Amino acid sequence: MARDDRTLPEAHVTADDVATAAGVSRWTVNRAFRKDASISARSREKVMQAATRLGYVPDMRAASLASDRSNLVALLVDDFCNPHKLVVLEHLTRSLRRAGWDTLLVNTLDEADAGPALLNASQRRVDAVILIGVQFDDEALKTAIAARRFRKLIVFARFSRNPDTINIAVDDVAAMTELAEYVAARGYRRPMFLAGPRTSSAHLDRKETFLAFWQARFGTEPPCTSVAAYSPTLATEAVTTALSDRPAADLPDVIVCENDALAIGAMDAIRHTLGLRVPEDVAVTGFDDAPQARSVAYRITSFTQPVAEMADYLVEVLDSSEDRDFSRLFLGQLKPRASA
Amino acid sequence: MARDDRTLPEAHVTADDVATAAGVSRWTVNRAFRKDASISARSREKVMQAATRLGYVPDMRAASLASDRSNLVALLVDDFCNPHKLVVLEHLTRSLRRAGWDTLLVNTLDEADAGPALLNASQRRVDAVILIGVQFDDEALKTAIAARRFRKLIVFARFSRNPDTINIAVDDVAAMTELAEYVAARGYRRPMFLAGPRTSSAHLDRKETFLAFWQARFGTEPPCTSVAAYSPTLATEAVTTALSDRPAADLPDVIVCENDALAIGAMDAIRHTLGLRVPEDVAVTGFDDAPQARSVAYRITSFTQPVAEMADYLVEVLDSSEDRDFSRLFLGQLKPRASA
DNA sequence: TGCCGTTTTGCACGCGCGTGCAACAAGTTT
DNA sequence: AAACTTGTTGCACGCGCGTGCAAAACGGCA
Repeated sequence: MARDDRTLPEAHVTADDVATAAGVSRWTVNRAFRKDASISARSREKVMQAATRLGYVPDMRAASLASDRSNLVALLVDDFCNPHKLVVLEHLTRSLRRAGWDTLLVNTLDEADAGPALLNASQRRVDAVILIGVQFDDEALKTAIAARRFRKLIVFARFSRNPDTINIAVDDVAAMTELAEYVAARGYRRPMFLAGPRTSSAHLDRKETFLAFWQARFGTEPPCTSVAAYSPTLATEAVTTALSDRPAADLPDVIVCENDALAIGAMDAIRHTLGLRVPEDVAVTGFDDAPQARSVAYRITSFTQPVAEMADYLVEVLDSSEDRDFSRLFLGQLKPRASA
Repeated sequence: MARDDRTLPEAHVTADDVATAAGVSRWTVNRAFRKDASISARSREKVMQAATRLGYVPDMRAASLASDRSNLVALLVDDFCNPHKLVVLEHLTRSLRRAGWDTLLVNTLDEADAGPALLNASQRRVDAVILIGVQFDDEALKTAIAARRFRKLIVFARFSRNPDTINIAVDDVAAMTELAEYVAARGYRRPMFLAGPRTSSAHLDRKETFLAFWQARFGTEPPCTSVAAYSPTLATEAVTTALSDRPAADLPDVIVCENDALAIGAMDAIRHTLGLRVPEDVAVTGFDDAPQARSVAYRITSFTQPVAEMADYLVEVLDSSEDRDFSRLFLGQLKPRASA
């Protein structure tokens, strides 16, 4: 690391140093760094000059300690297989940062780690926790909520029935109904549903909606397969296992997948391990409109989530000091493509 | 949010509360929460019981403020297109969290944002900054280093010639030489190189190495194309543009890509927009051994980076208090697959 | 029991900033 | 020009914990 000890910035420049340099009091210095402070343009200018000259930036730890607002949110993630997660991360961190929020990325290491991860976040006194994942068991959430450990607990892009939680997600029922209508309208009659892990707290209603729709429309219950994670690889294995050695007449004519991660894996299985064609032999639908789903290699019929809009709304929720239920469902858009 | 005001945990349980509840002093309480503290098993037990009963966890802000160690690192990321980044994020956050480090995920919004992002991190008084991306211009780094704003500045999975920076990466020269040897040994003679964005600070030596190798071996300079980001979509477009309308004899026989993100896009272009076969018409190689590259749909000849190992080493570096150059190059492994 | 060496515990002080209010300066009205 | 309003600045105190040291408790041995 830098070793020339003659340089000026003595690592820890405090507001006091800037104050004496600018000929004002320490409080004026800190005021200069807050946008809503009552300070004259002239002294702010003086302060800012001295600050940049000395290389001073206010210490958020101390600010947070004194004000009891950390401007920090924790993002708990447990699912790094799903490529769509990268899109979500990008949008969230972008919107948050633009609005002045910092993001703590917490990897929920395994199922037993949800509680410790939550505790970890609370040690940093984050202003809110955002859950983006599947394996948050209700117990851990309940204790966290009961202990009033977080001001806001947000479940993003999934749905939680927990009343103490703020849900920001796409309306799965509306979305999946539209998608099911599409599948039916295209003449598919032997669907198979490919689902991800089943969880209690952070849920998706896609499977239930599709099955209910099909039951109501055609009076039959489509077969389902599920995998332990939203991983294309696992999906490939699952579909291969489920469909190999079946006579063509016995194959589903469409695989409806809970999201694109699974749809990608399913298509890989159909095309590369089963040697069939999409959509001629078996069609596929997904959800999320992930970048890969849009690529020329897949062209998956999918459903967009307005992630950018959802992320902006999340920031609104964070900035608001009202005490009401901020939960909100968004509407996505069906994206018909070549896969179905 | 929870509204039943009769519950006990009054949001802010402090060590003093626990102290009176446990019948010890506040200092004993805080000692109980540090693993290397001198405290009797009995009083730690007492403290811990009282703490869990009251729902107390130490406040890291205050701890950090007093001790001048935040146990926080900032992860600056500017490239969310490359699916491999998710793998890197998973390994880093996992290793860091296991070792007790928290991670600040900072989205470097655009090229001009590198400086502000660095400042942002320094306001949180992070113990180290980890750079995972491309567009960190040298100026921003230089000022940050000059201001001694960070104890450690780590460039992960890329190489920086800046002497004040700790580089943890794969030995690109060794790796690309091995890959080039492989390509040559397989009989390819008309390679094209597909590169990502060129940057000054956080660099990759893959292109230079490949070109130098080919020059030395065959005396010719292979053509190059480059794209503005490690995005499969951009790679597809670039390859399509570069190769369409070419007679078959004029096509490259292999496209050597700087990483798998580009290789995936290249394969998509070859197969789906140019209507050719991989590897029969044009072969492809990648780098990173991303999950998709391993999938049955691609089977890309690639090169692993020992990301888990690199992440663990990173933690070692963070934990060390020595003051030396921790830079280290790792060796990866060639993964020959069907694409070349 | 009494003495000594070894844990274990308690404490004053400071980390850097925000809060709320009081003091002050500048600008406005009659 | 005096009284007032508005805008600006200074300050005591506290946020919750770590540091280093001094006081107290403990355990073993004679």
